[in-house]
Amino acid sequence: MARSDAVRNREKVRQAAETVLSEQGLSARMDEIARRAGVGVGTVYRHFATKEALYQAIVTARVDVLLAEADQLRESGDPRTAFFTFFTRIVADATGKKAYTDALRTAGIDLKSEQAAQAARMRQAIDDLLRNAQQTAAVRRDAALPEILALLRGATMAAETGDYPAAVLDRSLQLLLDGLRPHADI
Amino acid sequence: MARSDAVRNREKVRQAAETVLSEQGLSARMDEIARRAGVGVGTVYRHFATKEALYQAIVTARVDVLLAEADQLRESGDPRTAFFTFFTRIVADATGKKAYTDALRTAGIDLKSEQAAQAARMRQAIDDLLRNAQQTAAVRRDAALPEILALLRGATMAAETGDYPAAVLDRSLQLLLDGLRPHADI
Amino acid sequence: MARSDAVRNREKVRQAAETVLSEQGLSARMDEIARRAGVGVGTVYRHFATKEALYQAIVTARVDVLLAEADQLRESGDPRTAFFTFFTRIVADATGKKAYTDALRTAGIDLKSEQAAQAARMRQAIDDLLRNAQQTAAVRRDAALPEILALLRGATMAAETGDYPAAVLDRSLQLLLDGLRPHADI
Amino acid sequence: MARSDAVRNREKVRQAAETVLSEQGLSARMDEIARRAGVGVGTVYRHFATKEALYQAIVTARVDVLLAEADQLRESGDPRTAFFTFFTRIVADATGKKAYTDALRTAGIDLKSEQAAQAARMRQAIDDLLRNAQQTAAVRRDAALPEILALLRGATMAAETGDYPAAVLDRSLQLLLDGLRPHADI
DNA sequence: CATGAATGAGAGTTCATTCAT
DNA sequence: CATGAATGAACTCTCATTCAT
Repeated sequence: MARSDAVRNREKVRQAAETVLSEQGLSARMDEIARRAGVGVGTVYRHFATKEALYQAIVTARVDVLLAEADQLRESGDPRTAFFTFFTRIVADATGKKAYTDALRTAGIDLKSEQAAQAARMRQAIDDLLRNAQQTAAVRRDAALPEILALLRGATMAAETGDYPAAVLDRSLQLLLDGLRPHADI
Repeated sequence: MARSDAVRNREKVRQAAETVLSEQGLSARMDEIARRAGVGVGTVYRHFATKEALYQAIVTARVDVLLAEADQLRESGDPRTAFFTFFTRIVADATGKKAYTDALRTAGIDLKSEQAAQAARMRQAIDDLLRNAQQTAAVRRDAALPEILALLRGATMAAETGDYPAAVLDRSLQLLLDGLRPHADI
Repeated sequence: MARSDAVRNREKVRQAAETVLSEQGLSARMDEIARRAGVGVGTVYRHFATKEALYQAIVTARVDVLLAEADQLRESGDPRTAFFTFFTRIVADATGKKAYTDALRTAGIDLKSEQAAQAARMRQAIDDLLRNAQQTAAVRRDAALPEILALLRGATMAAETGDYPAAVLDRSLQLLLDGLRPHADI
Repeated sequence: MARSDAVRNREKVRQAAETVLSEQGLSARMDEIARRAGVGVGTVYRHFATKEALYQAIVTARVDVLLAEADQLRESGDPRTAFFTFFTRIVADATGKKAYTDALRTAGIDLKSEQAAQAARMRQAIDDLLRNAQQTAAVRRDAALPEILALLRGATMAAETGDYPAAVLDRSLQLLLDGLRPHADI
């Protein structure tokens, strides 16, 4: 079988895994992923050594997309919009998708070494957007990266649960982001 | 009658389960819980019919403690302090404890019917504290209960991960709560 | 506690066990038997060393009753009535009672040595009734004890299943017994 | 594709299960069945979803064989031989095989719905043979299907016990069947 | 390189039996 | 002697991973 077939299979598996993990979380079975990809389990294992590796691959792919978006936003001009949009974008991306949180953990700690670089880039991207936003007074200057990451993680995890209607999630995120803007108490 | 022994063992099991679940989350094995409690698995099952029941018992006990604290806080006079302290208290209680989030879910949805009453009480307690705080202008009047619960859930989940140093969690919570206060943009 | 209490307890346990085993068969739990007897499991074990022993005690008691009936029937005069009534009596006694079959096995093989004597008496009782019935030409002379016991066992087991309405069991037993009478083909 | 292997293994499992269930009855352990088949437990479960399903598969297969024999016998000409041979055949098939009775229960009650059709066919087969035999005066006309089934069940259960030598079983069955023939009392 | 059957180490749960109270 | 809590081996079933075809 030609090389291109293998590449195609890898992609089929990745997509199936993304769907299944989104729906069922980490407890999804490998058989189910294979079934949805239309291949045998063996093929899944050919492309991804373990369930963990498959999962990491998905997260990596997702973070790559997010990183690209961060780049675009950073270059789009308005630092305020860039920061808030990215924050919102990440949360929206996770909404209702189980087992996706780790995309953010990736930006934090506990990652496999191969992904250290990507994690650093994510941290850097958020840091850049944050600093730009702070320099234009769009975000409180006393908010440092670590706490912003923690808030982002929490927002993402709440969104993942699937327990909250979109409107509620929106309002809660609005409150959160609004609170990050510089303000004077009334 | 070995009643006192039984009570003691039940408590040993409960504590062991609390510890183990805190450390390992819901995937913790019943054998491990029994081992830590210094009893046989059968004893664990004598006191708690299923793994789920054991878990629910722990969550229920914890939420009861929190509810008592909510009562005290509400009667302690200052609505501002009461609200922010309770929010902080819940998050602090969850910090580093895996599988604890569901205490909050309890206040949301998806609970077993026996715990419906407790869940309702939790919602009510938070609602009371929120309304009081809003009436004294300690919290934005446009923040409704559902979004507050979502924010609380997120903060709790982030705390549970164990991925963030206490200082970072503190600062992130500070930012979040500060943002809930009424304010004018600068 | 006085001796009489112990005796009373033993009897309570025996009766509870008889009921429970009749209803649920050998898979009945010891806890359930104790509960129905109104005692603790420990008490059940004080009187009967194992579940098997308890079961054997019940069977033994039942067979004793049946043996007494066999005596009465043998002395009641009519050999024909005696044989058919006893056969019917045994089957009726087992109807719908799970795990009772072994009363008959007792008359066959595989019994614990303590019950060998009782088993022998049962065989003897049936043999006596059979011979008497054969001597008065109430039963075919070519039917020997072993095959009669096998037929009795089968009839009893079918009755125990609880799968057949009383009327059906009656008719089947009627056919069986009728077939045991001396007859000429038509 | 290891299809042929799978088929072979399924058959190995089925045979091992048949053997083990014959020897030990329904209480046989799945581990033991796997061991005898020379496969892992997982393989047993791959082919048969539950212990119950495995058991049902065996019974179903056996009843299918019996049904085929019933067909042959019905078409073989002599109604008398057909009926008595089939009755004998069923009992012989069960002799010494624990947990086989349910093949007959299948013809009665309490069956899983998927086997309703097979059960009905078994009833029908026996009914056909019975009616044919009755029309040629080989069997008493007052013996209806339900009681015949009850007698068959009892004979089968007695045979299953393994408590009776073949000669005894033979004679008991001879007595039973002989009694089913039309006759005049002497 | 793909397949999916096979593996087997657990995981939760049950229950006859023991023994501290 | 009675109690019932404790025990832990057994049992069924699951699923990530391996490997023969």
